[in-house]
Amino acid sequence: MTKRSSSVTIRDVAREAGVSVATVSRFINKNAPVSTEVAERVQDVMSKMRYVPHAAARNLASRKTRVIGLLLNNLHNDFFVPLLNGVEAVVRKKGYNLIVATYHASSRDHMHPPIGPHNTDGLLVFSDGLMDEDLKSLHASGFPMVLVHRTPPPHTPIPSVTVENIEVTQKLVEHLIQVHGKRHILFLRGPVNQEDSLRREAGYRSALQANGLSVDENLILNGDFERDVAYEAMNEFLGNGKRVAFDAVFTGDDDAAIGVLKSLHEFGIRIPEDVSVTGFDDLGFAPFLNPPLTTVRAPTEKVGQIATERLFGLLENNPSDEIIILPTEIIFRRSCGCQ
Amino acid sequence: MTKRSSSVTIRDVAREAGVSVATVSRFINKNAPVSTEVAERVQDVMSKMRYVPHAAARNLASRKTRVIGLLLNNLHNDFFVPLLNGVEAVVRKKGYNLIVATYHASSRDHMHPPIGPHNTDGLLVFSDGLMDEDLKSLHASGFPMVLVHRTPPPHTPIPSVTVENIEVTQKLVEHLIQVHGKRHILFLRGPVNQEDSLRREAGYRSALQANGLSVDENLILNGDFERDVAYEAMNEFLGNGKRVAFDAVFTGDDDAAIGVLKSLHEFGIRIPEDVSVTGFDDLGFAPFLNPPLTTVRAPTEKVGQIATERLFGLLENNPSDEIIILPTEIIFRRSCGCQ
DNA sequence: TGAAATAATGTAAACGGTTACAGTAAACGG
DNA sequence: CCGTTTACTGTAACCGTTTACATTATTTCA
Repeated sequence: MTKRSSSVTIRDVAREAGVSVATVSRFINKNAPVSTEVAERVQDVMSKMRYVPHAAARNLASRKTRVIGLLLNNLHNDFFVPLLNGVEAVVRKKGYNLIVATYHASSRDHMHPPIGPHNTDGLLVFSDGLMDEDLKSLHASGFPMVLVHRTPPPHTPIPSVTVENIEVTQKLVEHLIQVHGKRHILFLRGPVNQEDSLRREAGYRSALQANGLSVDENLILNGDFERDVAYEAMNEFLGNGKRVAFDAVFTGDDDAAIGVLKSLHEFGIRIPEDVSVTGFDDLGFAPFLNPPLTTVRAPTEKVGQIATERLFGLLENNPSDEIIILPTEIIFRRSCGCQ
Repeated sequence: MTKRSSSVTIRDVAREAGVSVATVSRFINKNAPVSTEVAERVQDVMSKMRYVPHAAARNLASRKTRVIGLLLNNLHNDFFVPLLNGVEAVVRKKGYNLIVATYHASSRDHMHPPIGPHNTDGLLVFSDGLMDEDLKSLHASGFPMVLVHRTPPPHTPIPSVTVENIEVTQKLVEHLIQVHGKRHILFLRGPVNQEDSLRREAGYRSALQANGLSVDENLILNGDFERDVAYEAMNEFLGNGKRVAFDAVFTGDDDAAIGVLKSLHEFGIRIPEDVSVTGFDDLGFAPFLNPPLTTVRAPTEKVGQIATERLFGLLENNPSDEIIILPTEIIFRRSCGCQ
């Protein structure tokens, strides 16, 4: 039933068109002249026989796959829609295919990465699954990679595209302190060791310190940048008898912010009257949450697009090793107390 | 620079381990017995040399890719996050890879589908780019496919997974009519000819008729199931001097609902006091929109999961040709006027 | 105990393309 | 007008695996 149908090969086409396989190949790849007469005949035969070149054979012979890979920790965030969009648009325009795979640090024990030099021409890495050492050796072997929301290891000039985290977070937290008089700001981390999360935490800490507030480690929770995890984390925090007083929550991202809103709602805490809430990313729904979410606008689709373009740059021998940091800006809405 | 590094092949491993390539292959694929002594040696050599089998060569020789494809119209909707999640989880568990590609009806002119028998072992089809005739011939050739949110062509038993649209929409619209006394309900279509959209429209029409209301074609707009398109469509409608009176909007999906909310807000229309709004899908943010969105809960992640499992069923020769329709339910929130 | 099954391994032919090399005919250039 | 390029085509090696077939050694079992 599901046996592969013996499909038509380049040899069938060649025979039918009365030419050699090399000529057919040349016609397909347009990498050598073919007389118009022959071209027509081959084209006809190809359509008639519904010939489609077998990818594996091409890949093997040409040593390229025309596939690029996107490696993520997971897909548990609406954030990935704009990212994927940016990536996919470029990939499609180039006539390539896109493999989306997940791999994270704890996958590392059971298996090696699902994508890499063996099945792609290059990788967009947005994952902590590949450690710095992995990146180094891949890069040393000349494998094209672009890092997304991640900094290359020392002395390893892998191009990288990310967004500005620290300063904008600092400003946002200062806004909470200075404009809204908040003193006990809870920070909801993303995945431990994820760079955005670390940077946002750095911005958070430095804003507190710059304003003479001490950092209460009890006010830093793990939210994993996931709606459900954030919800649980807040629930646990709020349900805990010895909970610390707080008057604001800086959630690491918009998706987690939804979990936070949910939890706060359920505990009868009013936003922003009792507690301010802010996010990060400015996903499409952010202006329409209740209350509208104060957040940081991050050009995520652009990140995907630029990263992918740079990856193709590598494939086409236009190397570049810059670290591109796209600007972000705070969008003030009601959830912090503004308006 | 980006030249492929001459990587280590199965022959290198075989030589180093003092066995034949066949033995190495057998060890890798566990498809024939290998003495424990040899197995160990091969394993050692493989790790030491960091050998990773070359995918294209495997694919060519074995005539399978261990890749499945997901074909979408586009990625412009948060809806795809749960779908992708459901799909990816199963794909990963099976040790396969996932190619995500977009292709829609109007792509059809320039190019043929980016994924198919030539580069995948099977396809999840959620796209109008492959027409019924394409599906028929692919199916006839024995190529494994599962349709997602789409019904197979007549006499073509391709498995299909979707959600219940018509009845639930009918109930939802009747709710607007009977409970909230709405008489002029605007319907925002999805992509023309998209099945969910057609079904929802059918449910909409039959609810109106069943309640003695006539369908005003001026109250049916095209929203494409996209936030921005929906926004523009509503803007145009509202900005139009000869606009028809309306007291409710049934947007085809939650993402478009955001666009509708935005537009209505900007025109100073209050929800639900002036106009009720409802969505479809119950995406994660729906309960936290302002106002909380009355919508239809669709088990989208489950759809992805089941569809993918069925596709693997096909690959493993457990055919099935049912059309699975997962149940949906209305979630009443404030945007329709409830609560 | 001898025939038959099984375990473990090797040899070499695919798989379906690309491309280096070679050759012929026509066009070009001085 | 002849040597040199250029346009076009074919032959066949090669890409790195899998696997059918063959072979030998070892078990199994009536």
